[in-house]
Amino acid sequence: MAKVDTSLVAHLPLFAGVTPDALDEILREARSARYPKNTAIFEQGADAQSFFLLLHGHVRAAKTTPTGEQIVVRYVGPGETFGLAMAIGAARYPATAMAVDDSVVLIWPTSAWPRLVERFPALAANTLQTVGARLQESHTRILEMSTKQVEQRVAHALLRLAKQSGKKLDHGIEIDFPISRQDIAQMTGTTLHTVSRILSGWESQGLVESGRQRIILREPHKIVVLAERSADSGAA
Amino acid sequence: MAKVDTSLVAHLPLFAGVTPDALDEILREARSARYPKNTAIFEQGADAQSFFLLLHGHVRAAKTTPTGEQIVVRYVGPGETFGLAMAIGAARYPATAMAVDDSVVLIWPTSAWPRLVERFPALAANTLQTVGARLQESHTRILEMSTKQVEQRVAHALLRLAKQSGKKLDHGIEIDFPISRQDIAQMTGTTLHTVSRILSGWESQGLVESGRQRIILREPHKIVVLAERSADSGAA
DNA sequence: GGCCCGTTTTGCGCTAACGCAAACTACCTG
DNA sequence: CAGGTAGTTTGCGTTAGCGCAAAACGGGCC
Repeated sequence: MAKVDTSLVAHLPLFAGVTPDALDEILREARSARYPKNTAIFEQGADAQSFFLLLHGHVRAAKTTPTGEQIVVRYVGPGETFGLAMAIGAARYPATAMAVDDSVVLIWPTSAWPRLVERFPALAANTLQTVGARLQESHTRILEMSTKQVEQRVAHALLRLAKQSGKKLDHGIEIDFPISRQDIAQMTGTTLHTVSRILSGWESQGLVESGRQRIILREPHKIVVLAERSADSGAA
Repeated sequence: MAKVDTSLVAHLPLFAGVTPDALDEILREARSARYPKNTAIFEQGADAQSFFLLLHGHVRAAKTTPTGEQIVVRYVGPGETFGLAMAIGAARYPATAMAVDDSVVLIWPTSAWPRLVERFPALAANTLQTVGARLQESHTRILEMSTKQVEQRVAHALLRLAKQSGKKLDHGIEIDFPISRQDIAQMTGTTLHTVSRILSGWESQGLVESGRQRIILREPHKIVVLAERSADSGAA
């Protein structure tokens, strides 16, 4: 069904230690789909009928409170899995996934997971590594939220985005998918107003260049310095 | 070596789907140890030479910043695993584990993990579920820190502790291990001063009764109400 | 090309919570 | 039983960042 060249995905961590034949078999169970920019892939609370591997594009995973506030759990980049509710034994998706760019994904039915894991135990081990790494990041984020000021958290968030999805420019790094002030606020536990103020400040110091859903780090090194320092003033 | 009765641990999620014989074999690789109250089991940054299953007692996992600030990652209760650095592919422990009560643990050498997983794939699947659940909790915590006020976060934290380690009393629930204001502050991203003020307030309203490293929820239901509400005054 | 809508910017007042400091208390130790 | 230590309480001044409001901007669409 899915005409995905195995060579495109064979190198992914998810398939480490999986033979080409096995990979073929795994891919035969998947179908692929395209989600245009700003379309939902699944909604928080919906039946977890599928799990996903992102091939192209970028996906935002966000969690919503009963009262409507949102946080961005993470941005998913090409080669990463998402919607792994079944791996944690949940019947429903704990977050909403939305394509922030035109995106292409591989989709497996959740029901295929137990069988796949039984035939290819490496899948479980690899997924465990991935989920473990995410848990780590999550703890780091909590640590930051507990101990750092907003400006430093924003600096960290941008550096992380630049690292995982940065496009190298002649002078600087551009985050290569559309991201708003609001999104950054939801990643750092603050408001879009505060993020806007911070970025404006940085822009006037030449650290960044930014516009509508677009951010370029012009002085990544100086932003690293900002991210590290504990708490002194920053007036020029 | 370890004379642990398999029946004591057979029912744990970690060993779901593992036959008694297999369990025997797994336990043969472990040794047990006792850690008195307030002793470190491992330190953040140390070589991850072992992983652990808590049999009795309570263990606090905490993460420290370069500048010395700490957060409590979680409290480990009997039957739970901890120190699973190898599962996430880390060579060093990402946090410090400390016995908050006299505790008894099973200890496996990290080096045994790959072999165990190969022989008993259910271990990987079960661990994946556990780690996934922790990731979930972690995201919930981030959501709370981003959207709720300190008083509500403290309420949630206490309710969670009461649920997982609460001792039912005639009238109320006691958290059955020593926990300080500072610990609660480190779970909720605030300061011990603020926690102290909040608990004092609650105490004068009869919601809790507390003392030195000791907390009893006298009106759990009212605390649930506090935890839920979004933001209005609470003066009597 | 002009209109409309979502995003961003900025000003201003407010307050929840921090940070410091000091007093108090309970428990443990010798 | 006295002294010391670790944990807790409380007061008070300060402030980082929120929340509201309004204006400016930019891009896409008809």
